[in-house]
Amino acid sequence: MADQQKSTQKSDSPGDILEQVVEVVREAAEGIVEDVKGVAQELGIVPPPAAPHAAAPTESASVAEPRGRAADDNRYDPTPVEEKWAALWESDLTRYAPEPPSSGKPKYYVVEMLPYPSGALHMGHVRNYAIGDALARYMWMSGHNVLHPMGWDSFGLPAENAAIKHHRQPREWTLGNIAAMKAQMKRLGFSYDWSREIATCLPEYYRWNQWFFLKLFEKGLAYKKKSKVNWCSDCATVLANEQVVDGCCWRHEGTLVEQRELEQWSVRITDYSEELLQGLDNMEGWPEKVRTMQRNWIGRSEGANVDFKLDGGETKITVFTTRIDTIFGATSIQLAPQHPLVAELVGQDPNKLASLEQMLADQKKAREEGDIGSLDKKGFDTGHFAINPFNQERVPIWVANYILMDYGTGAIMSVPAHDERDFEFANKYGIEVRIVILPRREQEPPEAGQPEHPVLPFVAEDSLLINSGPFNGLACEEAQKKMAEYAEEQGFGKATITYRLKDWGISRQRYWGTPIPILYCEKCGMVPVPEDQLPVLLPENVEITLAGGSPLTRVKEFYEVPCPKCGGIARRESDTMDTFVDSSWYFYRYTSPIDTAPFDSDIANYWFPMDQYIGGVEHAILHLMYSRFWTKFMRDIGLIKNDEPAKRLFTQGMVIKNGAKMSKSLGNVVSPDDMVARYGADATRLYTLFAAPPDRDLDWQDQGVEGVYRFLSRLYRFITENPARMAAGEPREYNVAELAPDARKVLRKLHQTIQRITDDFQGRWHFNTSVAAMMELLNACMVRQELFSQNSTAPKAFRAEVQRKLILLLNPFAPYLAAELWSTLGEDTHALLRHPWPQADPALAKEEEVEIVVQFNGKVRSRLTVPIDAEDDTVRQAALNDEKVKEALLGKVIVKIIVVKNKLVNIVVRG
RNA sequence: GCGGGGAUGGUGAAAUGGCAGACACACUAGCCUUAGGAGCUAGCGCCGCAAGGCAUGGGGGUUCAAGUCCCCCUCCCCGCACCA
Repeated sequence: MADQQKSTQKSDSPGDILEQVVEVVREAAEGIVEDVKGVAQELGIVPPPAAPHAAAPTESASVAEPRGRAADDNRYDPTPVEEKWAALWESDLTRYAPEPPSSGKPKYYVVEMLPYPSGALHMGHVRNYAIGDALARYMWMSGHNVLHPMGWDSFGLPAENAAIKHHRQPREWTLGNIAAMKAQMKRLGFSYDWSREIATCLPEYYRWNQWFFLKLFEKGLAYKKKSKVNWCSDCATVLANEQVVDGCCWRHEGTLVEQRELEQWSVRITDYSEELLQGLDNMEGWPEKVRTMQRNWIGRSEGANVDFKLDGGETKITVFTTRIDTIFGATSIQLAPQHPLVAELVGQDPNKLASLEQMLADQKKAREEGDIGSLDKKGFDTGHFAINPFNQERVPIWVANYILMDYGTGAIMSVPAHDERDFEFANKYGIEVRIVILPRREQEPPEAGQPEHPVLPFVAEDSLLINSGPFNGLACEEAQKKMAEYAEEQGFGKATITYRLKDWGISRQRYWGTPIPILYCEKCGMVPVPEDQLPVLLPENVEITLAGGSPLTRVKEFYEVPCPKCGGIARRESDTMDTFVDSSWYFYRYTSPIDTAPFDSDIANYWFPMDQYIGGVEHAILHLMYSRFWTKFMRDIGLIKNDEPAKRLFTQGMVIKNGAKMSKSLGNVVSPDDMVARYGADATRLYTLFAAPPDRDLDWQDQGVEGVYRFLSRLYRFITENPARMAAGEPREYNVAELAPDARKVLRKLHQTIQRITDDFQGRWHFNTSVAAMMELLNACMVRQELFSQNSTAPKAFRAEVQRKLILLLNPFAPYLAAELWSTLGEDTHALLRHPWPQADPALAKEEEVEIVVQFNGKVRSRLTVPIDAEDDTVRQAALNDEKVKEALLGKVIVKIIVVKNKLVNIVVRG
């Protein structure tokens, strides 16, 4: 199945599909970037320079230069502060480690999809991790035992491209990139437990891919079969789909990519089709969109197989149909051009052979261009006939280009009266159209032989069968059941279910991947590598080239080895595994990266299923389907107990700029390093949360970062200029009733803010409004700055409480500034991570009075201020006594008055 | 064609059926400054001197009240697509 093949041939990973494409394009086009990066890495400059004043503007020319910090410049300079805390946290190795299950705290396992180590983080990563980090920190603060790990999806094509282009070993290139990106992540202050870090390209990880492969092989779930791959004759190798550009090889413009049949390893994911489909119904924590996409991808379709015998022979043609009830209207059989019977039926007829060739070429072209749906329907009559087993009628056998070999049986019965495509085809070639179902209300058959029907009942609701022999008068649904039963009784067919989902082709003819642990012995045939001989190490210092097939076949000491069974001559499987294998189970490994098993089952059972998985929607089908399959397989071999990997899935929107996804070619890339250098990690992260709700696309605006940076500066000033430090033993209690009205207002706003932010975390995750709420709170404090000054009459305990809680609210979003200000208040920053989340007190949050509007027929005419929760009658009277209202009432008749508590009065008037 | 998501000021966006535009950005004016690319103050949907009117892609409807609910339509983005 070519479409499936297309997809499964991808070498992409959940890390980032586009990134790899960008990498390919970038390298093909210039290679300059890599050169620079390479030089930088050779010089040992792994992390990007973090000095704010030295950062050179790149694409972001519209951003102001880093400003000089004159003596009177009281803006917050994040760099020294953030670097100070980053260094401190770096030395605190167990800072983000979870507690043992015996802590008794509810567990919370949150994972952001691991990146491909391309060399540098992009803003999409920053956004993804900012969301996950805010959530992890909130969960810590609300008393959970949090596991928050990170790793690297580090096998894959770009490393080989780098090897070819710059003569660097994939391993060295990859590990260098990991080091650089890890430094970026640390600079951004994400709360990862690095002691659990994994890199899929390391033997301690990929040996378990091999172990799983052996288990799959043992269970018959991994098998070898011929399947189609993209093949470039100039490169003499298989290409990934991303390497196919407009149907040609990306390195040989003008060389058409062929589809070649090769022996490929496949994984029987289809054994789980039904469970994968049905599981979706219960996954309420997953976006409906992702569930729908997976349902469509699995593509379950109920129908029946029916055998048509070749006229004058015993050969059978099995067709798949979902509408067996229309079989009396079948006026031809249509075969896919690739159908195995076609060669025999066509014989040596040169005209037919030519049509067939043309058809195959058209199909291939359309498929490559991705618009197979718009292909003109074409076909030819083979001159042979088949017998309809229901009525013994002879129907002609055609070959048609709209029949797909890889769906159903590659053969259909054509019912032009009740299928649009069949109708279009039949009309073009003058094939009979015979109506066999009619809506119940028009049981008047059209005149026999009538060539054209103005409106065909293609798929009619509530129809009955006609012209269908013994089945006449049955409703369609009933007929489908009865006719399938009849076919089964008579032995020429049966009800069946077809899935669009195909087995997962995992073979890659490439170097930088997990070697498949299989040997081919001259005597014993196919031999799995014994478990105790794992890992099959990927050889190093291999010359990478795309010419002449897999590089591994040229490494003698790898390729030619003795057979583990007989000691005779054997050669190794030279294919490596699809990188989607790596990412199908990595989140289990985080829970216990041990060296005696893929993971410790007891520990995995404590943490799984993941409470929250976060990543891009581009992985909705492949990665998320494969990892669901892997989970079910691991459950079936007794490794784990859960049926699904993640309770909740969140797919964040893309980061775009000027209406398009950031890309080098469009020149609209904003580098996280530049932003961190100019505004700090806190501001960069905060902006990704503030600019849009996390599920929507984020339109990057450089000036927007400036805005959140100003907020952080104001907050920094607010606290550092008048910190309300409580000395040890100083009472933290104060009497709310004695607060001045202004202080009372601040306290009210504080509790309203706590409520709003808590609601956002627990509900819809609109962190943009959480940040806005913090800004409002700070504004409310700053317009009453005298309350917080050194000679304020407000109780110090009150001031300290407001400042502390403001910082606690900030902590999930801007951890560096939170730590800095927390220490300014003399508090213990080590405890900040697990400091209890502030609780909103509804009584303190409640307003004392509200402004309500008075409407006339829904139009605002006046406003009045009344005590909160005032009785409707009181409010009605107050409204009617209002001068403006009295004036507006002149000459009008009141029809009725609606009072909405604490909101409005609507006076319905006439005249 | 099918499925999903969108459309609100100059911009990003707020809004349990109840004052549309919170919070920011940009802009304008002023203050402070040797300076301003810092900070502070004020203004800022559109029309209008004002009173007021008009405004949430377009058109209908329900309702005392609609960005929000219902029906029809347009456009944009993302999946899937000759699936029998």
